[in-house]
Amino acid sequence: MPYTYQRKRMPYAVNTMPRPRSLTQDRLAAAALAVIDREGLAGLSMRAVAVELGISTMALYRYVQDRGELEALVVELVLGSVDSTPPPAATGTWQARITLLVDRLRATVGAHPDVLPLTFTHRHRSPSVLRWGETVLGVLTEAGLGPEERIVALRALLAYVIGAIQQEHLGALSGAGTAAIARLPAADFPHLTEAARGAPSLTPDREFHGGLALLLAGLDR
Amino acid sequence: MPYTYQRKRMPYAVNTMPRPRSLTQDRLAAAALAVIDREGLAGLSMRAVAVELGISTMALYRYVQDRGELEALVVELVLGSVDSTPPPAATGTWQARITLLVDRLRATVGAHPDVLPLTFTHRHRSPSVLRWGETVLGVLTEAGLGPEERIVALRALLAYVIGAIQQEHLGALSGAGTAAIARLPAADFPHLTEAARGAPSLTPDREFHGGLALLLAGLDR
DNA sequence: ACCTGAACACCGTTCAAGT
DNA sequence: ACCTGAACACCGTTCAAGT
Repeated sequence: MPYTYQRKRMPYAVNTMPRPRSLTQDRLAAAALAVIDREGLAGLSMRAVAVELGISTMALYRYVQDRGELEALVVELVLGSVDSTPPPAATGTWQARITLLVDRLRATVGAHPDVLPLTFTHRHRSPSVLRWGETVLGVLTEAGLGPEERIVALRALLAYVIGAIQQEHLGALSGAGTAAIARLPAADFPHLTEAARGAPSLTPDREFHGGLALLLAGLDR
Repeated sequence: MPYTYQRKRMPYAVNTMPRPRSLTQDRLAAAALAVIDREGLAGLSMRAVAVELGISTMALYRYVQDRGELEALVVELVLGSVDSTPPPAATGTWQARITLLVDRLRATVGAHPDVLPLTFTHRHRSPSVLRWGETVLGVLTEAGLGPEERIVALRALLAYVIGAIQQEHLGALSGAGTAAIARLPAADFPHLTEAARGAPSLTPDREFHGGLALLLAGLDR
């Protein structure tokens, strides 16, 4: 049954008629993202977003059912900017086109790394990611992959991108973790210590594209 | 300067001498894991762990600096059971040996899927994962990969495993997300809807190994 | 030294009231 | 209809006190 507006008798002044909503879900999401970008994910709270908007905390619940829905809005605000238009054929091989699409997703998430943990839980409902997946599947189909092969490839690409972005922002190869590994006892960890000493020269970009190239090479045989 | 035990004058009965610690970090971790397994990650709190152990909340801070350290202990308790012994040569090709190692890691995490979000932040300090990485690097070296190639391969394998495990437990192909995708307008999402209809027949195991095989095939050329 | 309980500064959310 | 403020049931953690 559709919602019907129920006009009630007003016991108070006429100029206090039902006010129009003063906000939108978009403005909530933008305010929440501003809080996250400024104070980190730990700084996100209903109260902080309310202050950011200059309204009471409880007013947020007019626009959103609970904190989870607000988080989903933030995720969609961030992921929504991903460009899903199919790369032109002039881009080169289908591998080059997939790489371009993957790079766009990586750049989109990389623009707001603090939001990353929220995307784990809310990614699946994002229309933008669905559109992105549709475009990727299109390229894979053109490339001649079979129906099941395509699904495996899309899921593998997503798994790799998710994991790689996470490693990049939570445990970069050039970060403190690698330095700690280099200081491990070489007798117990001969390969790891040797690898850690060479790792800092490997840029995040080359690391990311190196792994992606492996996946694409595997698809090509 | 090393800590020195400072004996103080006791204004009270003699039998109330400094008590030995009644717990260990291991028991804290086990209690926290029990809470998580029973009530989910959201049920984890310092108070809940204290109740589990039958002590006061603040007693936990004798064993752990803060909640973050407790979380790290849980992660290590879970990841610590991963088997890092090098697979025997009889296992077959080096790809088969890597697959076995990756499967062990997947099984270890899969035994306590609710802990997954904690591993994102605390994985890097885990000695068990370091040992696992050392073994993987050993196999890759035997396989004839060059120094930089090995690092890229290890990081790509980790990225894939992290992302795939996450997809498996937070958005399985057979789950509600896929059903929702199947109901999208076919005109806008022709490839995705067609893929979603075929997806449920793809088991998590075949999906996981299919993607892994792509990565390993890419390494073999 | 080890453990406890009260208290503080936070949360998300319910509820009744204000216009 | 839209918004507010008090209140409730939680958090993690500090602190002073108890044995």
